[in-house]
Amino acid sequence: MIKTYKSIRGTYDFSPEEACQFNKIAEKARHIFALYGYNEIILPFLEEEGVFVRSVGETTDIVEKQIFRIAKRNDSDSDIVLRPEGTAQVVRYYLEHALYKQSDFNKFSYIGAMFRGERPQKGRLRQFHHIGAEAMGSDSIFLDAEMISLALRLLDEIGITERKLNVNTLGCQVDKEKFMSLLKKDLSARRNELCPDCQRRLLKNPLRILDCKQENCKKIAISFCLSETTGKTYLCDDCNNKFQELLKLLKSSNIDYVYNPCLVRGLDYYTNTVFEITSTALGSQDAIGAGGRYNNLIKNLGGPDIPASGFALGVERVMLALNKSQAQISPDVFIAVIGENLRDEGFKMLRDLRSAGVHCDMDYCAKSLRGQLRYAEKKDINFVVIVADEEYKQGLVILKDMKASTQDKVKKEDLIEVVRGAIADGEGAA
RNA sequence: GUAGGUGUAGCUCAGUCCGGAUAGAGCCCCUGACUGUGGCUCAGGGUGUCGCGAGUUCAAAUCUCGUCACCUACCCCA
Repeated sequence: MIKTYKSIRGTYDFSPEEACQFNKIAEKARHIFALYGYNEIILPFLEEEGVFVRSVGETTDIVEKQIFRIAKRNDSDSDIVLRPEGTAQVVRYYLEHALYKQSDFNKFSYIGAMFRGERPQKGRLRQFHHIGAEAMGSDSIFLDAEMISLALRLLDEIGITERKLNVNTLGCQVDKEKFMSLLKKDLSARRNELCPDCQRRLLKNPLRILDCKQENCKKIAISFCLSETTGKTYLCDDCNNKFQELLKLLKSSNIDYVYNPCLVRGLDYYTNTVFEITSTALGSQDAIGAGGRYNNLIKNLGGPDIPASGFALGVERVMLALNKSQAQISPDVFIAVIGENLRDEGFKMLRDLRSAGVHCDMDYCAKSLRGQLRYAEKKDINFVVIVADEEYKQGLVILKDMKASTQDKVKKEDLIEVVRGAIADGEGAA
């Protein structure tokens, strides 16, 4: 028995229709990125492990459990991994080429596959795609507002209207640490009321307690957040003022947002503004896009102290939320041939029509005329050129309009012009 | 890593509880009726490791155990 193969767990095959949808999303994203001044870069799938350990955070699951490592070719090789996310990699690129020396402000966008060894479920794959943007060199709230409005604009353009925007601020590094220690102190006292997962988080990553899904933990988290944020006990004046200004700016830009004091991000590098866009069309993996400010990341990866902000959309999640089946792309013209002896004439016509830019195809399976017409019908092809012996002797072919159920005899040499005219008429009518 | 659910034709599924002879349906696809014309109709067209492996039994898709895969949720995150 010969072994048969299946796709690797957590990978996904895009069908022609899905690939078409994917490409349309990418095309729209590129258009909007250009409009907003973000230049696309294409970076490798492979990256040195340290890039992510020192940015995303050693204790995050992404680094601790989900990294795909590539086998070393020899002992002197560094630890190579498949990239689990884009931001840290873009920063590596930015630093390696010392782009801050050429310009004090840089904007980049990227579209590409990311890899995480998670357990697959709805909206969660091991190989998936991010569409992202990063901007380095500004601490302005106008940049944060641009990031948020850019992410929303992309979703608008793609056609996702059912969505919710959550925003919050973690404060600068000092504030964030202060907040975490307050959180730790407060919740340690109520440790027994927390779920086992949260008891673990308390030691490892206390911020994550704030978005636990257990009802009881949620209540505790909310009451803590409200008391801390209303009292502003952790946020310094500068961070607080900036965040209030950002909210005002969002409001004046007519962006609907929900201020969610419990919103945190799982990656260590985030500071200050964080945001997340969710869709109810998904399952429990409902974030279709997220991002925020990462003012310490560039410094932590060995660069100068430069502030930055960014976000990413999950393409597969966006496609799930869109839930729109994409029509197949069908040719405009099909060439049906009666009898094998005219097949090479049909093939020549096919070539000439294609040279003239007409989207067309023919039968490769020696089907009967009936079979060929059935095929054209199934593929939703509007025009069929029938090459038949009797007419061909007189220098004619039959052009059949499948929608109108009419047909005319056309001179061979006029075929291209007539076909073009017919297609143009069809498009005009539609 | 944890929990629950599901694995039967290319697809969607019935049959499993309560074991019984060649394992079914719909969809899709192909052929023909129509020797040169699609859609409608009708008639044909299936060698399916019943996920895999053991066990129980005269007999297993059906019962037991193991195992693998997928789905959903936890977790994590886009």
